[in-house]
Amino acid sequence: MNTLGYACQNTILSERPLTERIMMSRSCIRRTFDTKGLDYISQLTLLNAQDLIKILQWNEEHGIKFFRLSSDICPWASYFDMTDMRDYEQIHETLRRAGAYASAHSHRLTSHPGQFNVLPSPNPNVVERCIVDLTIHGTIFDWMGVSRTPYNKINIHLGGAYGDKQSAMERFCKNFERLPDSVQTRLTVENDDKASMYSVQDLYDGVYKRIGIPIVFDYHHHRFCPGDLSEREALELAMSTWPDDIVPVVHYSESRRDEQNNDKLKPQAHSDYVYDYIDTYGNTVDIMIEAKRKEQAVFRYKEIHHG
DNA sequence: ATAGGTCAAGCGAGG
DNA sequence: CCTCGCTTGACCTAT
Repeated sequence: MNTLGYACQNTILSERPLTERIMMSRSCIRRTFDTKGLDYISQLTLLNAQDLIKILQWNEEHGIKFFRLSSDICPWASYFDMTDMRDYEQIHETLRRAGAYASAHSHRLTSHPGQFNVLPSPNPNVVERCIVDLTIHGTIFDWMGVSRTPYNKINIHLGGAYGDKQSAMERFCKNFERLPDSVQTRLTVENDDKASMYSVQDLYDGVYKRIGIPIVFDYHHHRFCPGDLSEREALELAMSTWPDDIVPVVHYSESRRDEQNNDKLKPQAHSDYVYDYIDTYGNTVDIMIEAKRKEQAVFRYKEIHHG
């Protein structure tokens, strides 16, 4: 059986009453950041880091060993130096303990920085902010002491095509060289969910062949942007880009439109649960389930398919 | 405690 | 031009 994981948030723990709530994505809006300042961010970050350990413990108790970190552990981090937070020492130590717990119990931790990270952008400011944000992800993984390999991936989309994918991929590969080692060693790219964007084959030819970083295969996205490859071919081409000693990650989700039987919903929107059998064609992969009901979707999948 | 409006960032699709 | 959808909705104010 392939390992199943979920992303960022645990519905059971985050839907508890406020005082008992456990979540790692406490954030705030700009206005609050401006009025309450860095000390408030520091408090939120410490709570998020402490809750990360609780979530990992919960995962261990429930047989889940694959989890994606929220990118909101430290809100607004691109606007200051994380070491300037009042609770920095305690935050760093808490994250170190979270990473040690994950390592001790063989939990795989990954990340997926937001859609605003567009490394091939023609706008230098966008590229600058992207480098800053990715670096934060690399730094947090370093603090946690997890591997500088795609086992602990920092996964992104290219984010823009600008009507010329080839040029955009060249800029991506060029800007990749500007990333710190903490990011370069962990970075992966994912196929897109629009026909005009990047298929697995595009990423293989335009990114993997040039800079050698692995491709994360997303089953759902592939339906919208298959190129000339079947599902199996795309999966196996993506798998071939991973180092031999690291199990590749794939993403799996289903369409909310089908689940809710509502034509008004976009087909790309994610369902609450996933129902179909995930065919890996006999390959071993770690499967990140992207569904609104998070860990409950993992449990239900295992029930349906006797995983 | 909850309902409803609001909220940093990029991009492309659809209306 | 506007809204949605994406990586993970969560925050904030009024009631």
